[in-house]
Amino acid sequence: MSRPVKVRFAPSPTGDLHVGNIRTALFDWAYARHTGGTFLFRIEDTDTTRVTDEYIKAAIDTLRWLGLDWDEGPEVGGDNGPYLQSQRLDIYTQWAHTFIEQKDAYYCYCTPQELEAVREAQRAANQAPGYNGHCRELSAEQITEYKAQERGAVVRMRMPEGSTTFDDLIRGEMQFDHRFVPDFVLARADGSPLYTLAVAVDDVLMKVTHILRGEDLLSSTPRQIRVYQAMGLKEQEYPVFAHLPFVMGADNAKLSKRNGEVSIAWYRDKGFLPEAICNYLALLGWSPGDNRESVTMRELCELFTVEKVNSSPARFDMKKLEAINADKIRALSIEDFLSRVLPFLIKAEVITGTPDEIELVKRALPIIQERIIMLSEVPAMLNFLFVQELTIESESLSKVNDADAKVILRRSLKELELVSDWRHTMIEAVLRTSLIDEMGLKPRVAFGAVRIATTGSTVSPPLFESMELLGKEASLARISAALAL
RNA sequence: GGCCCCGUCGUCUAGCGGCCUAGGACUCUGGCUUCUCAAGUCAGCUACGAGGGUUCGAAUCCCUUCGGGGCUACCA
Repeated sequence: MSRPVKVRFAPSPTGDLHVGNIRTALFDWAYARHTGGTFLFRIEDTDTTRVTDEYIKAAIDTLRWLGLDWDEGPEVGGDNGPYLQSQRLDIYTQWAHTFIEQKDAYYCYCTPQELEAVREAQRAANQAPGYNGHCRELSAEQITEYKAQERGAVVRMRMPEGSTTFDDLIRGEMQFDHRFVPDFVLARADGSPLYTLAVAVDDVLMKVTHILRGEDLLSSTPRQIRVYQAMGLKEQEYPVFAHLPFVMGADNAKLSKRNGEVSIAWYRDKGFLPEAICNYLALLGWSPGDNRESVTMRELCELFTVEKVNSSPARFDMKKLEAINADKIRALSIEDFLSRVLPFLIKAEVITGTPDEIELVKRALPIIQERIIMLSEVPAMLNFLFVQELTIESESLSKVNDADAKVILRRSLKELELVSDWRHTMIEAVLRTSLIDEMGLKPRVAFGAVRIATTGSTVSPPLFESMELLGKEASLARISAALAL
């Protein structure tokens, strides 16, 4: 097996790419990069009723955003294109014909109703459900009769007796008895190809060597191998399979809207960093082996091997994703942090994006960097720096307009007016001396009142730094305003 | 129902016959620190699904059982 590695990620974009898809894409990508092979991206849009252009576009965007760059595929091209199956229909049709000619496949005239009736009977008789081979050996007369009845004909693959054995990189040797792999449909009555045909043909034609995909496809593997055989491949030319375990939702089964969001777009909007998502997902079903939890994309490429992928399913844990995201945010340089956070501030209309605003945001970032889990929290946290009229949150109102608070604020105002060098160290020194040392107040109480007056909330970034950023004029004005309540 | 996959703390995992009185991370609980919130730091809770074997010795190997999941389409 010295052929160069080529791994493919081939989603069927029937919606936004979700967590499970991305975990697969990440492993595909990491394996390709680890081996120095090729990463191929293909769109499986043979189900025209469910796949839309929008979803295809979204899939491409998502992969790009995550940094999972592909060597062959949509937009980048390659020698084995096109990479949208909807543009390869002729190829599949040709192969379907070839299979018919070779007698590997045959036309099946059974109607959906008839097939359903058969399945029903099988269920009732407690038999393995599946096509009964009705049209396997039709006589010329029968065919003419069916045609006369204007029945449609699907192309069905003939499964020979025996079994299919292959070596799954994650699960070991797999064997499927053909008694439980019925003849399957390759092309619809209208001639359009089905997944079973298109995947196999494309993997062969695109020279894919390794197929890492969800374990839901495990039992369809014998069918794919059957197509390889019909295409004339030798066993050593088959791609190698590795079926990845599922990513499941918090409680029960598969990940769904109910237990944690599935759409990667949602995580992006929430302000999860792509590298955090990848880091977290990498740990779902795979482990670097040592105790490290923080993995960069580069390290992932270096360390990732399929053999180390677990065979058991993993539950998606939002809390851990959040913890990793918070870590990654803390590790960001201020410049990087700034560029990532600006879109959130502008979208939330906290700022419009003027150079002055950006400069102030940049100065404020260090004091909020370790206080957020997601970028989407930033607008609410920095809003107080940019509003003209500060509104004090209702729950905190009572704490600034009572008599004790007034005393604190009056004193603070008086002392702060004298501060000429408006830096947080000076502000703190002045306030500490007057409120804590001289008035004997508890820091919590004294600074609490000032905090509410200047930031509008009992929870804020560090007080003195916040006041420095706000500026002397605005700070004093806000204290005065609170006094007037 | 049939076929197939899977089973270590609440969660993700390390473990691949003795190094395991089972390690790490997240979560949770309590303490310290502290201008709020965080961060940091210390401590604690909690696991080999069950039952049989094999072996001097089993989380690690085998069998059974129970539990979870997938497939069973003219979806992918």
